[in-house]
Amino acid sequence: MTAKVDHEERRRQIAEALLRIADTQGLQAASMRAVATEAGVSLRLVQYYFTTKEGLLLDALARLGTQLQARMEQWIGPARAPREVVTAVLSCILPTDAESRRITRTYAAYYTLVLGDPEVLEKQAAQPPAVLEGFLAKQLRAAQRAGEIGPERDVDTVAAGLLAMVNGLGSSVLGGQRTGEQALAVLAYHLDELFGRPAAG
Amino acid sequence: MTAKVDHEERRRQIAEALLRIADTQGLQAASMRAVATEAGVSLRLVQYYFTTKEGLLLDALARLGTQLQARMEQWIGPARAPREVVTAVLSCILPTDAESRRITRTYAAYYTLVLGDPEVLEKQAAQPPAVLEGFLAKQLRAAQRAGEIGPERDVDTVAAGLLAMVNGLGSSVLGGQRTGEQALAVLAYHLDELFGRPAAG
DNA sequence: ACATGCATGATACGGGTGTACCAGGAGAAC
DNA sequence: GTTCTCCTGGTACACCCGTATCATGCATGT
Repeated sequence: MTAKVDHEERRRQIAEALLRIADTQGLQAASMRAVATEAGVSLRLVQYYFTTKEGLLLDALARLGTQLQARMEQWIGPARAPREVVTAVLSCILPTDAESRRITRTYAAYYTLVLGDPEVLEKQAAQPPAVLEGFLAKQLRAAQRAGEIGPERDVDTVAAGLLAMVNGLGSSVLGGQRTGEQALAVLAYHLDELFGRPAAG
Repeated sequence: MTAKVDHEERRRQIAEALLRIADTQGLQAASMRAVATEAGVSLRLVQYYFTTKEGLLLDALARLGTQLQARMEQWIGPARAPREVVTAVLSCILPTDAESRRITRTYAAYYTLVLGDPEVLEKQAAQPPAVLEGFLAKQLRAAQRAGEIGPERDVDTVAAGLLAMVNGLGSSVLGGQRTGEQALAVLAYHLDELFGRPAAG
């Protein structure tokens, strides 16, 4: 009937312009007009497809989450052994390459925004860490059953600690105190400590 | 000669108003006018004591750093044993009580700001983590010499990992995914893992 | 007593913000 | 061919921002 243009495609185009600005200049620079210019459309169009700015912000955040999830699945790839999966998941969060730097920076830009608004974005943003932590714990438990991890370890606490550490490492990389490779090395060290150091050296 | 009023005291009063707003509503809400109102002075006075907004931002950030350092020294207190010192330093960063929540939230508010400006604030803000990490590593090395930590551990990497983990745990507490007590428990678990579990318990 | 200079108040200016409004073009339905 | 709905452009409004300007106390040095 209608649909002279592809709505979803337009929304994607605009939302990704927002994410691009949030990445390079921070969210506070992502005004409606700036997004419109970046996307190559008129201000009116941004208003049309996302009535309000909050709507645009939320939609873009959801897309960012999807991108991160896609990246994680790609990094896991055909890895089956729990240690490989855990390593892949944690490594792909660290800002080591261009895409992960982009994703991490953009998430960081959203972070302070969420702290300001108490609960508006909370449902949308607070879930991923929790499910990710559960996923990690599940993998660690499997490794523990397989004897790769000592039975005395509390895998839930370990999972929480690892995820928090990777999060903190990412912040330090973004802050310029460390390179991505150094952060990766810190992570690898602690994984070795947990799973046992690989024989080959 | 001059000094009808105490300049430093006025500056402190205004800067702390800024920090209060940054804590409760985020830095983006800390306009010159809002700070003036919060401090109970006129907009002109804020301009007078801090010519530019950037000056105010930097001064307040420096004061925040001083506050954190004072808190750390207080938490360390008479503790002498390296394990006690390390535990105190790391615990007092976590947002567990009102003051640490305030400090952590405010630092988080500054964080995204620093990401936007590439190097303006970098000298002012990027130092504390590095020196803190060095201090932790020194304490860990002492513990290692005393036999409390296995000689195979790389204390520099461990220090980096611990600090990053505490940082990440703090973020998760601020994000509402965890309580301060839970974060503290995760930290305590990993310290036990490192130093060996205490006999009593 | 008077002039000097610090401290403060009120207000103006230019610009950027999110949102609202009005108008017009284009294709489908009848 | 007319009408109607979807889509798009231009622009205006009200507000808030950081900063600058003008004017005025008011205490002190001499």
